[in-house]
Amino acid sequence: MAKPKPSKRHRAKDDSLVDALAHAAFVTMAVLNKVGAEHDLSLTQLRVLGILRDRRPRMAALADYLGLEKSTMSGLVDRAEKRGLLARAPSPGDGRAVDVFLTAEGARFAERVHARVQDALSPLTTRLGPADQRRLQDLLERMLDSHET
Amino acid sequence: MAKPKPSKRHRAKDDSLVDALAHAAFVTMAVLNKVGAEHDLSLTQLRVLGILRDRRPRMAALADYLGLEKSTMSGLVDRAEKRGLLARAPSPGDGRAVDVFLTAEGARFAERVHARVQDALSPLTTRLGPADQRRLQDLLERMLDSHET
DNA sequence: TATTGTTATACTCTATAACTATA
DNA sequence: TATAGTTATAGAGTATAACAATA
Repeated sequence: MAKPKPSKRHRAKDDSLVDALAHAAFVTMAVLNKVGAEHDLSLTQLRVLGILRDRRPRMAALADYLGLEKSTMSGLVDRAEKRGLLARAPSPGDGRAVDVFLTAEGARFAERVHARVQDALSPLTTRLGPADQRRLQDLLERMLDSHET
Repeated sequence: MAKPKPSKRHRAKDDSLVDALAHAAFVTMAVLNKVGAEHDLSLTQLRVLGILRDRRPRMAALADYLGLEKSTMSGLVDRAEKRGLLARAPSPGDGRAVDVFLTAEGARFAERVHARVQDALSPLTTRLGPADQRRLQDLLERMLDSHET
């Protein structure tokens, strides 16, 4: 009973907000993917760097945040560590835990990449006028608000 | 000199439109990924099915559309074909080309998955009121407009 | 010669399962 | 016993390079 059925949707290409949202997500991801590739980073590695810009989580917290298994996390951190972008250290409070953080080089690299992401994404957003940009940001933030991820 | 520096951005979590956009993209992708996983589909396979819902492209066109190498496309199509979701057929006009299309089963499956995507994404969008939903859709569409991808 | 697609190869990403060390 | 992390293994996704068939 509850759900008011979508009635007769005529199945155009992008006829709903969720389709527009999915489309926007794919386009955005394509850009992020490209920027990542320019720096030899997968989307996941890009994200790891972004997270580590202002955090120093344990392996488990990082895996949780990314929605990945801890074993997957080990591999990701291994490879990035091998490149000198981040490092591991025993966690102070817990003898089992391992903290992850950017190296000095990794931090510089992460800032460079972040700047490139901004630049690469801006052609998209600047298609809108300043007022619309504010509106869009506001709507997106309200939509994501309290959707902790 | 050139770039008007962002002045004193205090580096909050999401303080710019591009960050909000990237965040929205990651959240959306996480949902799509989850729906895909429920059906044993990667994000890419999910997308392939979505594209094939109303198209019958050649391998090369499909690869182009997804931004992948043709060899990658071969593997993706191989696996989906093995599952009976899609099929290949020689392209009428060109003896070298191969058309790809959904099987009857694949088409049913694709519709089911699409419905699930709508459902899974709607909790996000319905956080906004109806008027805001229309505004957001409009802004996204205008942003993506003429950005063929 | 150029284009379409496949195959071979290699590496990253990912999960599951088994393991070690600490709590 | 339960938790944090690593290692081993296997499969999907991806690109590059070499190839066959057609244009």
